[in-house]
Amino acid sequence: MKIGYPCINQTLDCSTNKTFRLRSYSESRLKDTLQNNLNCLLKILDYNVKNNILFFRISSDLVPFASHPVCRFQWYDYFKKDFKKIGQFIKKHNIRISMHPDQFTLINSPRKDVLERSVSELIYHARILDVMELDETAKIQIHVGGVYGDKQRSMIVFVERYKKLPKAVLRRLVIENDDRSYTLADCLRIHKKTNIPVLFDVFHHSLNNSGESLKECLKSATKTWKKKDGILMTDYSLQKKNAKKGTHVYTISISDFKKFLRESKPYDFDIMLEIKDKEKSAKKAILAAKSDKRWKC
DNA sequence: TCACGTCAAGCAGAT
DNA sequence: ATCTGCTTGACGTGA
Repeated sequence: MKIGYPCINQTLDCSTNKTFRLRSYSESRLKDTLQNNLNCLLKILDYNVKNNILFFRISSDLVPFASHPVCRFQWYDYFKKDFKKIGQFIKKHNIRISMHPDQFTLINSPRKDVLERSVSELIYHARILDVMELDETAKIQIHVGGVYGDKQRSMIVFVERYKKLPKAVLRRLVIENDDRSYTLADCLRIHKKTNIPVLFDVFHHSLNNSGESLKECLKSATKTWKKKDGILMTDYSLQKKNAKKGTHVYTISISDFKKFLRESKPYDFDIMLEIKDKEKSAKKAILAAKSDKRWKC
C-alpha cells in the first residue's frame, strides 16, 4: 500500500503547473516554463520520498499546450535527459505514478473534434510516462465520458473507440467510476469487453453506486489489474460536512480513514488522496496506515 | 504591487 | 438561460 496526493505540493514553493496564455505562446516561453516544471517535479518527488509518500499524480499541466496544434516543439526530445533523470528517480525509489487528463478528454463523444483532441491529449500523457521510461504500472486514468442521452450506446462507443487507441495509450489507460454517470458496475461491464483496468474511486462510489459493499468493490476492481499493471489504484476522499454533495473535505479525518483501512482488509492497493490540503493529509494518512500495519516500506 | 477577470477544451445537473 | 463542479491554480491586464 502506497499513499499519495495529486499534482501540487503546498509546502514547497515550487509548482509543476506553471503555464502561460495561448496568445503568448512561443517556443522559448514553452522551454522556460517546462524547464521550471520539470525542476519542480523532481523537487516534489524528492520531498515525497523523504516523507514516505510513494504515490504521486503528475499534473496534466506539466507541458503547456503539448496536445494543442500550436505546439510543434519536440519537447520530449529537447528535454529527454531531464525526463529520464526524473524517471530514474521514480524507479530508484519505487514511486507509483498516475496521471489524470481533465474533463475535456472524452473518447466516447459524438463530436469528431472532441474525439480527436482527446486522443491527442492521451498521446501526450503517454509520452510523458514513456520518455521517463516508466513501466506499465504508471497509469493514465479517465472517466468513461458523457452519457449523451443513451448510456448503453455511449458505453458501446467507448469500447469501440478504446480498441482503436494507439498502443502507447492502451498499455496505460484505466477507467474510473465517476460521481454521477458511470458507476463501478458500468466500468466493470466495460472491462469485460476490453480488459481495461478499473480504478476504484471510493468517494464517487459513495455518491453513485449499485449498492455494493466496499469489500465487493475492492474484490471486483482488484481482479481487473493484471500483474504488469501493478496493484489496484484507488482514489479516496470524504464529503465535506454541510456542503453540497460531492464537495471534497479540506483535510482528512483520521478516524474515518482508519475505519476505511479496517473495512478494506485484506486487500492491498494504492491510495490517492483527493483532498485539498494535499501532502499534509498524505502524511497523516501514512501514519494511520503504519499504525494499522498496512504500510510496507 | 496587487486585485481580479479570465484561461484550449465538455458535460451534467442545479439554479 | 446561465452557473457550477470537475485535481483549480496561475496568468496578466489595469489601476
